[in-house]
Amino acid sequence: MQKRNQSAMAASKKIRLFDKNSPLKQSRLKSSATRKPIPNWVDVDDDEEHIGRRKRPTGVLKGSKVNHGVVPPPLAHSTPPRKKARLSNAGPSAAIQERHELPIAKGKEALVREIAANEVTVLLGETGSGKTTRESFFSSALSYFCECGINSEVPQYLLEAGFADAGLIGITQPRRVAAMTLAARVAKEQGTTVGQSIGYAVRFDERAGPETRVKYMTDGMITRELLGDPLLSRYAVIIVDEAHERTLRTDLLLATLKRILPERNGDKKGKGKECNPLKVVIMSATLDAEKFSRFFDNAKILYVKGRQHPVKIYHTAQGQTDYVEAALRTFFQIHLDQPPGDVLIFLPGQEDIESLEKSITQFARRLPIGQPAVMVLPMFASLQTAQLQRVFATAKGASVRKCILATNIAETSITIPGVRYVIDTGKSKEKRCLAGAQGGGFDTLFTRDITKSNAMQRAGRAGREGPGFCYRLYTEDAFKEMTVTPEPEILRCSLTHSILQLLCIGQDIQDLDLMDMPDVDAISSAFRTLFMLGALDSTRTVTPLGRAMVNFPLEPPLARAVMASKDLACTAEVLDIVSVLAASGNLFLDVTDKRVEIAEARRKLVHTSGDHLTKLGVLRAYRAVGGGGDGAENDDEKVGRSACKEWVRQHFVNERTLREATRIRDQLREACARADIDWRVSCGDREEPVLLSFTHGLAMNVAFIAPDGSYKRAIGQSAQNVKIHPSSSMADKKVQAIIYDELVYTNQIYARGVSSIPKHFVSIVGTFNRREA
DNA sequence: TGGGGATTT
Repeated sequence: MQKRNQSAMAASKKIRLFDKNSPLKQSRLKSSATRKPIPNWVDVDDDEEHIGRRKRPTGVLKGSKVNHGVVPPPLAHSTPPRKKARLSNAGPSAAIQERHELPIAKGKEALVREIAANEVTVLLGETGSGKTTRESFFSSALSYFCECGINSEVPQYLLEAGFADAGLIGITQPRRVAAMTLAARVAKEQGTTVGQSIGYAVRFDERAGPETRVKYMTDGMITRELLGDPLLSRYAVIIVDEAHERTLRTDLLLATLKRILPERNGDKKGKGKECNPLKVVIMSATLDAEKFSRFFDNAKILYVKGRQHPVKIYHTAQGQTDYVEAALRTFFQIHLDQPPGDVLIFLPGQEDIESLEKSITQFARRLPIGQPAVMVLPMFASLQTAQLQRVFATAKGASVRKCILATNIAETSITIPGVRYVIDTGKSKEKRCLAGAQGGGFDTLFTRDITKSNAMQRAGRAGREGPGFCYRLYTEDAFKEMTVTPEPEILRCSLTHSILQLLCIGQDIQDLDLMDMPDVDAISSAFRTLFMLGALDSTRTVTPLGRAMVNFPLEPPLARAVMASKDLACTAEVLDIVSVLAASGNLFLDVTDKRVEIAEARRKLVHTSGDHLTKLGVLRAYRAVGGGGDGAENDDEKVGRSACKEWVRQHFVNERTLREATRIRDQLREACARADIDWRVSCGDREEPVLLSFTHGLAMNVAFIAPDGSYKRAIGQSAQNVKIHPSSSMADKKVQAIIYDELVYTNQIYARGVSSIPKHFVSIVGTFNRREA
């Protein structure tokens, strides 16, 4: 990491923008000589080359058992670009008028007919542009799904065709924002408000009533519904959107749908069919559509023509050793040579973003007079909300070019207006759970090459408002060698929660027909963890404790800590800590520039026993200044809010995490009430009960100090060395024993979220958990 | 001395 930083710094010193010998200058010279828009790039927008041999998916593909149907394509670009009025106050009639102009509208009848005729239908989005290359295929399709309304139109066609008479039309999404936004859009187009005939259900927010016919929901919500309704009998149609993303929950949903279809519709011999029939529609944006089709017994694939502004893609002629330096050079080439339009640069992580931010700002100061100014905007998930919002603000004056430096948060979750140029470093970070068969694996977080699908998605971000350009900092050969799609999440993440959930509905994961089956080690590691937590007995049967745990929207270790807090009379404290741990973001902000100030501010917040009680202290201090109140907001609300803002600013704490933690805590309190656990019970200032509760939950995450001062894991690979992560309040501290939230391998194996525990806790917990199991 | 991104009755 440090090496990469140094080389970037060295590189930025080397470049002299207007020096004759600078790489930039050289490439500018080449530029005018070859009359290519940007030098050092290979033009792969090879219309002539690809157009002839591009397979048009009409009729049945040779050598494939898959049925292919075609929705009649609309005339490409036959309709004017959609106005943004959709999100403004235009009335329902205006919205309906626009719907008829959508390309997909022309295929409506065929679409409805095919879905009616088939149990399972796969919808594959595709570009409508005649100039399509194979590469632009993906981005077009993905973009089309988001922008051109397939996921708002199809449910409406089915509603209008009477599919909802027999039950709900459910549409699942991987992200909550998408579920809410789409529901709002469809409600408006139907001339109603969300919560009537059109509704949604996401965590913390459900707007669906008895009249709801079309329900947008996160895939996690429908997974939860399965626990109470194993046949999903309320639904007549389930549309699985963004199936290509292959999230853990989407994969589990697909396997479940495959299992319940015969029960809902009868098998081929006419048996079964105990309730109303079920239709399944899979929406995917990659060529993997064929894989979905094969999975569902060669289901029919419908290709839906889309529309996307063309994105011209360039690759570098040579591979780049330093992608930060390459991004720097490319940005200024665009800035100096190309017409207005904002630039979006994809980088793997915060470190690279901050380093590039510095270099660009430094060089931008030395631009000649008359050049548009540069506004550099970093963007990654742990940024404060205010800083994230700067990205959406329109730049003051026309002579400013925004340069957004983003992680893959900008790939799917957030769309930035005004982007015309994309620079793609071809790298991203990926977390992967490495399971040890004996239990206690660890996560790795490393920078790796992206996949073709990611590359297309990134490129597509340049063509959302008009024709765009994408500069890839890798060669065309490197692109061709990339994997097609990211590895399904189910092969990369911990399975403890899913396995417990499945067992609670009487399903063994190994009997489930999954599109991709996880490794045996990953499965046995999860079983072992569940056994150590007391959620399963030695015959792999769910214990009463396990059944109680699954009712909490928490990973099993945290649910176990909550259960332990009941007996140890410290539920108030444990619930507060667990809610912070379950929140997605980091509690502490870290700005590299302000390291000294941050260390100073943090010293006051640290608890001597470690990170768990430190988090409790932060949450309670925040609440003391008026944050995350118990819903009893009063006249002082405004005063309280500004006091909160000031407090989090002074202490470098992420308020977004604290707000999310508060919502989670409220939800956990409800779950406690149902489980007959009194969440008000507090242990006051005593820390032992809290730490012992967490030792129950983190029984597989224990390490002891060795004579040489290093920590060694209590289980798993014998004598495996563990270092305390530098961000922990326990870093460099020597205590007898520690528990930790997770192990992450970067340069070495780090324990994160660490607390000191008395050594004898381990034996108490070991015998206790096993007795429960 | 180091933190890709989602998500849960």
